[in-house]
Amino acid sequence: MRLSRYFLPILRETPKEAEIVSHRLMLRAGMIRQQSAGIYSWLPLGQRVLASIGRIVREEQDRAGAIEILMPTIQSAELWRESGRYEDYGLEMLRIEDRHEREMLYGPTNEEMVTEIFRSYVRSYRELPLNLYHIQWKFRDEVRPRFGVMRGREFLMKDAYSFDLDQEGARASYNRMFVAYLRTFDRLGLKAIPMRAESGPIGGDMSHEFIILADTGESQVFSSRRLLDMAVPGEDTDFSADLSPIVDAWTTPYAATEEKHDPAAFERLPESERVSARGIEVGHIFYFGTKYSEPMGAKVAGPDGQMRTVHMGSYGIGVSRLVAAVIEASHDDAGIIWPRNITPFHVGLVNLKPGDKNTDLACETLYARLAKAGVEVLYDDVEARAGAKFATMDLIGLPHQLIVGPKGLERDEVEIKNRRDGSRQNLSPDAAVNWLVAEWR
RNA sequence: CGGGGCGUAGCGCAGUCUGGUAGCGCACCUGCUUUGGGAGCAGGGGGUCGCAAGUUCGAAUCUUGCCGCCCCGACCA
Repeated sequence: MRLSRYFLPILRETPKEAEIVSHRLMLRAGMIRQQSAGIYSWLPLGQRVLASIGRIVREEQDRAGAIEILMPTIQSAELWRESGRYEDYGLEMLRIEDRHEREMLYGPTNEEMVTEIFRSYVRSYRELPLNLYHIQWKFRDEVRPRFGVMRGREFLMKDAYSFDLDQEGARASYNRMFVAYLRTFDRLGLKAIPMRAESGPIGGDMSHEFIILADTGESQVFSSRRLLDMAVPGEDTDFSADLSPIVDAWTTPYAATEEKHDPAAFERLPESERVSARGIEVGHIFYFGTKYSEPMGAKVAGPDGQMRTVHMGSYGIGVSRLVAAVIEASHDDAGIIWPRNITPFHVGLVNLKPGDKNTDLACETLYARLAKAGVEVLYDDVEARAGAKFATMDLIGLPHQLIVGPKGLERDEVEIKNRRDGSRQNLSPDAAVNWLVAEWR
């Protein structure tokens, strides 16, 4: 992509409403535009990151056996009356009336709707386990939206819903999502720690929040250091096998948010193993048994021919929130530092002197060769001063900058700068292409 | 929803107290010079001063009402 043809509205100054670093950087890097309190447009750079995160979430959901669907944003109030939540949900639910004065709502979540789908079609335990998910915009009319997309009113969320014959089956479904989450956050370049969470009316131990550590996190968390160094289950994980050993390993070391914190237990950890930090919740999984299937009549025939109410769980990942969470966890004074799997472009190609024949030719050649090799390049071909170009590249945080100017070219050299550690290497243009292609293949 | 604050050009702000017909920096456009870490000079474009009513010869400025946005708290993916 040529910068001269792209839409990247960089702000040099920080809009005053932005309080936390991710919000500031997202506005400055031209990723989002606020349209109303807690409601944002996603501009090209932001949209690319959002799409990348969605892709990784999808791949890991699919790998774990969940099946993608797409449910609407607007729902009928009737469904929610069945579960009793239409009255319970309160002012956070955005209620709408259509032209026929039918009561509608902008969905804050989809348990009722997915249960309606399930009960309409599934009759037998033989069709279980079933896990349906979608990635869709949700709306919760927060009293006070803040921190940009970290806590907006409209947000993109992956929510999965599992259906099993009994609690034992539900536990296996829960474990599959647990492992999928470990893998998802790892691929996003994040250290996510599963922490025991409030489990609602059902009780038990099947509710975890996945928390990433970031200085600007919203809540205080306490954890064993061991969880930070634990190996994440690999791509070859067999999701049809019993995953409880993995889940057990990840839930044994101490980890709790402030609400569930047990200071005494935490103190028993060796001093060097205690981590007390700020955290951001990026995922939440829980089992809720028959809370919706019972009132809504989601039943299947068991092996004995008797009808049984299915056991359900739901599993959320805040996709749009993750964009901000990643930035909170990965930035410096100059700007964003994208993890390689979700970066909007792989390489920023900087032409230091557009209009100079040699420099233009060298850049065009590099751009074409990298594109041909499948490396995604944002080519800064606009006329601006070197300093401004460097500042922009650092701000938008692409992992590698390929810097090309007349001085270097005289020595047949271009420069590759690593955004994360600031290291630089001077290479011939050929060697630079080879190096970047090897890096991004 | 309680408490606090802010709406003046795309962004950051001054002007409001004490009414006189709108300004600064950045960004944008033109030209010249400059050119490896946010250049300089000169010229230029852009604003129903959040909206509405009122007071006044005259309102960004005073009065009233409304709307929007932000921060702290309670609440939450």
